Amino acid sequence: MKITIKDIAKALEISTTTVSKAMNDYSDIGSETKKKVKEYAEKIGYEPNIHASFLRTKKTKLIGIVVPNLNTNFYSELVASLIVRITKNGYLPIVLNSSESEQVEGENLERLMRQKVDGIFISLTKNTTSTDYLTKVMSSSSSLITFSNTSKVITCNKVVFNDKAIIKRVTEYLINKGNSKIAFIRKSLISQNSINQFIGFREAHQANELSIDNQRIVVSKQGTLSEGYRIAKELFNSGIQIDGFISYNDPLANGAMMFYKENGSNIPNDIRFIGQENSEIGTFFSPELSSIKQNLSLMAEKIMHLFLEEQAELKQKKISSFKREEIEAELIERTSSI
Amino acid sequence: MKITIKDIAKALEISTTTVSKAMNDYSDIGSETKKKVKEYAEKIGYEPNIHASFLRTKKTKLIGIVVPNLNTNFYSELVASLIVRITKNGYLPIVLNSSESEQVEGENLERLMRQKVDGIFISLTKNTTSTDYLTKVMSSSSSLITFSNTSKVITCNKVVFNDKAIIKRVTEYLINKGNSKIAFIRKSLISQNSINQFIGFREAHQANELSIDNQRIVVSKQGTLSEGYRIAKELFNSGIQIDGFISYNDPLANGAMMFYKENGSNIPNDIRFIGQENSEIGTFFSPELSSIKQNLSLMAEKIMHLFLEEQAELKQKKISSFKREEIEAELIERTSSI
DNA sequence: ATTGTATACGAAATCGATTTAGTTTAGTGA
DNA sequence: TCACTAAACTAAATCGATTTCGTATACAAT
Repeated sequence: MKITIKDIAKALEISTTTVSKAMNDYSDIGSETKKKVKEYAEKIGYEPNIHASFLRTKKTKLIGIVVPNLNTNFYSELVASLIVRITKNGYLPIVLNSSESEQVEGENLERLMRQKVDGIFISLTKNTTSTDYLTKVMSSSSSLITFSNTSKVITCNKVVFNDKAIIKRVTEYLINKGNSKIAFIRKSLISQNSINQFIGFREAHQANELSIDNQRIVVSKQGTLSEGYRIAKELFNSGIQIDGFISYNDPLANGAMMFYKENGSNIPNDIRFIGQENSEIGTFFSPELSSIKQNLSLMAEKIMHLFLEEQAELKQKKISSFKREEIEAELIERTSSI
Repeated sequence: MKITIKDIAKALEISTTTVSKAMNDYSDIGSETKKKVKEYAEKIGYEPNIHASFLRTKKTKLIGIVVPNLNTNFYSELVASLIVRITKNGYLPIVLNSSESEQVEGENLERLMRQKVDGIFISLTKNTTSTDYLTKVMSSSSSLITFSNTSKVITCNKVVFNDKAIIKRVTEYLINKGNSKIAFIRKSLISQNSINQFIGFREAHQANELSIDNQRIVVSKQGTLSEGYRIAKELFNSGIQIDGFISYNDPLANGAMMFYKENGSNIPNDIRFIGQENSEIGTFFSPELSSIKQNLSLMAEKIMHLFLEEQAELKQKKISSFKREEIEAELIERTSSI
């Protein structure tokens, strides 16, 4: 049924050693032999058994992806983008979802290490505080790349968006338009991602000698349209005035915008809104929502590149240093903030 | 560094055979020995090497998931649901995305067979016509389960929604409200999923002695808000009147509804709208969108159950017959169709 | 003729488990 | 006492590759 190097060896009357070496382009095999072996292998449809190879090479050609919440546009698109790159390079992705639970995240990492994947690409949950599992991965045979939401504490490969810089820029953009009472809806108080964004928000205020009113800083777990609406309503009912609104995704901004519209606010003159993730829904409400657009495809590209680089260095037994790549996000300006 | 059965054997002064058998609960190992082995294995953190086991058992504990488009709420949620079940049962999911391309789908199946996954769960793209790859999987060692969008031609395990019945029911629901000019937006002309829905649509008309105007049947690839809007606009500009609207997802219905609202239609009195997938966005427009809700979690449950059942039967060398599970979808009635 | 050196290949060990086919020991029944 | 059986264990083969170490051949240099 299944074809092994033995079959090729027998047919070509050479040893299995030669077959294996020929397939792997060893220098001590004649070029004619290599050609013969490869052609015959192709002809009978030989595929090396990855699990058998693993025993000697310790390579599984498997990559684990761990995301905090697969069921979001942001992560499902990012994962889809990663999958393309992973398969194109001859690897296969094991995709795991942490459902924003630090515990599940830990279990996922354990599973991937047990499977001896060659690499683990992980974006942390917004609740993750401990880096125990990550350091465990670091001392395992899988190479680790953290992306999107990573940890300040751990030293490892990182690919992130320029969260601080883009939020600082966007905040100053609003300030320059005369807005000084800007609401900021963040994902969590713990995640590095969110912390960096908030630092950008703060720095923009400091640079313009404005103070931040903590009542306008809201943490939202759900990040849905209805939660955006609810948050706006609560701000309004508490008498907390705002003239700007920045949130960590689009539905929140759209939900909030909807409330203020219903309440007779003139958008963007009374309040300017800026979301993130640049999703289709944002463009469909009126006015259209300005949004920070992250280049997910580029992030996937960088992650894969970093991984392949490290694999190549490992092969040459070079000690590879850890890198931190920052990807520029940009503001897509629409009528909600003009 | 890594711990093998040899380490346990040496420490406990028994053979590796005994260790292996003890770990796998063979009947010819004394219960005391089993206890000793398992306790010691636990203590030193022994994990069997899956790749080594594979050589003899031919089991990888890997399951491939192939979906037509991961970057949709429907599939990302379904996949997330599958991942939970797969990991809970000691398997690991390799997730691949076909991006609605039949060719990529074929490549994905090849990859999974090469990896010798224990099972493949696949939902076909809307363009898939050939079943060559599927039959190849059938004769491979991976057990195949098709779900959501499957093929009529191939005989294998299937888990689907009651597409025909629910669309028939929903169409009759509109007909009973007096609507006779119902637009129907389908995903494709080829996919079984869409064909079944259309049959339901047709049967509802036949049962009520109504004819279908093909001008009101539209195929939409994108399935986005803007496409729904565009479709409605085209229908309107072509002078094709409608008093009902059923689409294969919610954004299409919402987009269309938005156009008709702008054009002064009274919803639901003039036109009734029904979407599918019951997404949050639907509830947020006014009037709120009625939608067909599929129980994705239940589908994931059934798929996994079917797989485990087949694995158990394979172990006992029973010949397993193919099953077809149908999951009830339900209409969530909201103000867009009252 | 002898030594040296590429070049091309292969025997056997190895990776870490499982499984087959025994072997040993103790206990049972005639 | 002897044959027989059941229980508990193990040596060795095996899965399908890779890798180490060694050998044979041809040819050049001394």
